[in-house]
Amino acid sequence: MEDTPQKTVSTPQSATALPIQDTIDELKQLYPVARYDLDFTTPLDLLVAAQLAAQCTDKRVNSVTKDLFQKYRRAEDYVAVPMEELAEDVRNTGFYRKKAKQIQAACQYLLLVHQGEVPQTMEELVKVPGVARKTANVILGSAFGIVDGIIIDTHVGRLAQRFGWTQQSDPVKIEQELMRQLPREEWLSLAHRIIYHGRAVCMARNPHCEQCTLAQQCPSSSLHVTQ
DNA sequence: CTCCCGATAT
DNA sequence: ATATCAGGAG
Repeated sequence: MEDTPQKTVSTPQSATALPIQDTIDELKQLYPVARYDLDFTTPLDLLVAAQLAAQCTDKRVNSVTKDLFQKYRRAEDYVAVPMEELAEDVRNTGFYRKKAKQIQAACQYLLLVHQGEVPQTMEELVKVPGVARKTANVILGSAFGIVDGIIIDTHVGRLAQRFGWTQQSDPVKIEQELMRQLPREEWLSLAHRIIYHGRAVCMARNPHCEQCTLAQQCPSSSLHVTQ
């Protein structure tokens, strides 16, 4: 009886999950254009941008890569400079030493195994240092037009849980569950739209349920607080 | 699980 | 002040 009303929406309050097809339709109306917001021209650009995007907004990544991609055009260029120099060039994306090392390790690997090219399969991509399934899905989908999985980043994971689509927290398990529930032609665009919604409305700390058009159906919405 | 790490929102 | 940000490795 001394139940303090749940402020957090990290856990669904009702048992009914938000129907996936309804959500897809609603998100299509909300965000007609679904695309990735990282700037790039080559697959290598996107690989580097995606690695820089760890714990960093796309906006800041783009501000860094604007100059970066003019200075470094091929895998050879990234390994030709001292790590400290590359670290300085990516500094304000955070984690800059680790990212510099990771980018050089990735380029070293690409030169050794793939003649400096970015491979076009999930199997090969996840062998590249610093590339796991999330980054691989981004590269495959946006650079090569290949859809082999679903991008599970912090937004997709969080919203999938709030929508009641999954109880899992491991991104690989969330991806498997969503792949089972969604037609393949929706995989790429839905992830992009969920990311838009996660950034603009259903934010990690302060979800704006009152301005969310999915709130009525959403099991985690703070609007239908069950006394 | 921890670490990497600066910029920004709250 | 501090939580969070289009993660991944050890």
